[in-house]
Amino acid sequence: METEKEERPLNFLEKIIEDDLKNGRVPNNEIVTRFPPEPNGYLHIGHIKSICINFGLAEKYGGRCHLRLDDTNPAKEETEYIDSIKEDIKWLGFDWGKYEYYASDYYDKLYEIAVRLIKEGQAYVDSLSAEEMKEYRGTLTEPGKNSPDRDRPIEENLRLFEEMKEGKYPEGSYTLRAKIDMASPNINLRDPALYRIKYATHPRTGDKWCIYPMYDFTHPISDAIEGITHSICTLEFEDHRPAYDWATSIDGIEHTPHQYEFARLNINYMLMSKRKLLYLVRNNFVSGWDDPRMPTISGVRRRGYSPESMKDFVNRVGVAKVEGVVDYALMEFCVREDLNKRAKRLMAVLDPLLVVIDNYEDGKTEYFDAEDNPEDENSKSHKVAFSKHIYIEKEDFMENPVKGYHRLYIGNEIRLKHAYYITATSVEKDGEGNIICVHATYDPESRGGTTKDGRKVKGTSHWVSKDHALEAEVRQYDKLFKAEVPGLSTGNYLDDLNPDSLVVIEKAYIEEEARNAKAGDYLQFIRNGYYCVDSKDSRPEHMVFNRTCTLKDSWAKQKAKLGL
RNA sequence: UGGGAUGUAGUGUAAUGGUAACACUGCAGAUUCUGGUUCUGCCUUUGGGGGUUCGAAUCCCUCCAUCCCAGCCA
Repeated sequence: METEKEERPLNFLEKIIEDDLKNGRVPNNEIVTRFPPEPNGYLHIGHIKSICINFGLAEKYGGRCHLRLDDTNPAKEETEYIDSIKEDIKWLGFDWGKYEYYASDYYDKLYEIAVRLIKEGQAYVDSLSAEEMKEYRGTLTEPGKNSPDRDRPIEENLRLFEEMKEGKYPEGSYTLRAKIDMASPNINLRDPALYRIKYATHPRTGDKWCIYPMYDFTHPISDAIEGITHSICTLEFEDHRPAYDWATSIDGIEHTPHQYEFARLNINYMLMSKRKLLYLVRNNFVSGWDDPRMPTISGVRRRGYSPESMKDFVNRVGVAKVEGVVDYALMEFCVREDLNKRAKRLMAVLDPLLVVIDNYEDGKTEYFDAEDNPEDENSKSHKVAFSKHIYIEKEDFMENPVKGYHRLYIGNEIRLKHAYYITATSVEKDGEGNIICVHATYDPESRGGTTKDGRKVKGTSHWVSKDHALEAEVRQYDKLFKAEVPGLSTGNYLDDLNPDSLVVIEKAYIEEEARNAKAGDYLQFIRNGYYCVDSKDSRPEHMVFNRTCTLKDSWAKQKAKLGL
């Protein structure tokens, strides 16, 4: 099979890179990018975009992409997050190989550079409190003013900084600041803090340090040390680019990387803020970072989304500088498109209605061949048991059929998928008028789902044999939020949580073949949706299936139009 | 109201001075042993105003709208 090279116009980053390559601006012609998450939470779909951009660019231009954990704030960072980040990137199918770095790897080097800056009179130790520093910084429209400590003698700065490092001072007492310009219209240049004192145990360096370098100082220098050529980040860092350029032009820093910004990914009905996601986890609105409703990579993985569909999705979204909101529908389209090709078809009845086939021999069992996937010509088939008592979905029978309904009703003939044609003859009701079961007759000539006379039936229902079915738990997941922009109307995103985001069906009936399904398998319950085995809670004796997403349902739309 | 960015169908993304397009959504129909899939068709677009030009989404001016920045977070 030929791998078709998708003809896609270049995005702005690719144009920049090709231009740089063409004009000899790339050392050794090797593009070096990096994906630099802070290990303070789980990666989410927004990160997939960044991962695909950075790893994708390196792949496309024959360069390399580093994984760098930006661990400069030990107060927020944890080893659990580092592990999950690595797992999630691997799941997507990207490999950073030996290029695994940590900002904390550079603490010594960074300290050295800071000392050099002090010696050159480009940095000073400031004793302003956080509040004072804020006052001195000025506002968006007014310039700031110099700290009284700005002209502290170099020797004193050197001594103080050393003592900060030695742990002689409490948190908040001193900072090291760059001497840039307190009157700059860009607030990031108003003598940004380079180091702060923090007594926190770092996941990697433990208690070795009590001063930690800030992002604006660490990131550009880390990029320079690693030989990054194109440092790609999101739009909110545009204002930091001058700070980035300031840092990479410090004397002694040889390599000069450049920063480029793209618009982060937003999807309606979803939240992509680590802070808010953390809140949902900590306050048990979801079962954890990997709750199948979470937009985290571990969440969508457990939900049953495939890495291929996620990559396809961010690819289709594209890369630009316009901040927009992508339709949830596009993501679901990508998921369905991929799953349609690969999901094994099974029959599962989620809301059972008993059908008794009166003219079928009592106690008899027949096995039919069921194709695993009609979209895949190489797909195999499996056996499905049929008997006199079967379940179909309640939805697939109507006592008084509405216009356009072509499923089972008294006198109507439908096909049982893979099996026989049946015609409903009567219903049995309990004392309250609820239908207990439907009686039907089958046509023995229709075995396998077709007849010699070639007559057409409009409806085909899935079904399971009552006595052969596997009983399992099915978790019907839906969007976590019911509003396009959670929190827009009330100001509180919690108000827009979808109360029906998880509906648990304690006892669903699934054809026996489902017993062989494992976590990671992609399944389709015919006419119900795409499903997977829950990777955490499913047990052989009590299987749990997650709904990945529904199938498109044009009948539901039609019903809605009819006001049903 | 300082600075930085961004405005192209409902949504996202192309077209860089030469016929405004692709995908998703929506709608209509055909096909179908999944009311799925597949196929066909339709709908709708350059924020406003001015200018340059034979010709402007593209260049210039101006207005408007939206987003980001005042952490010792990243």
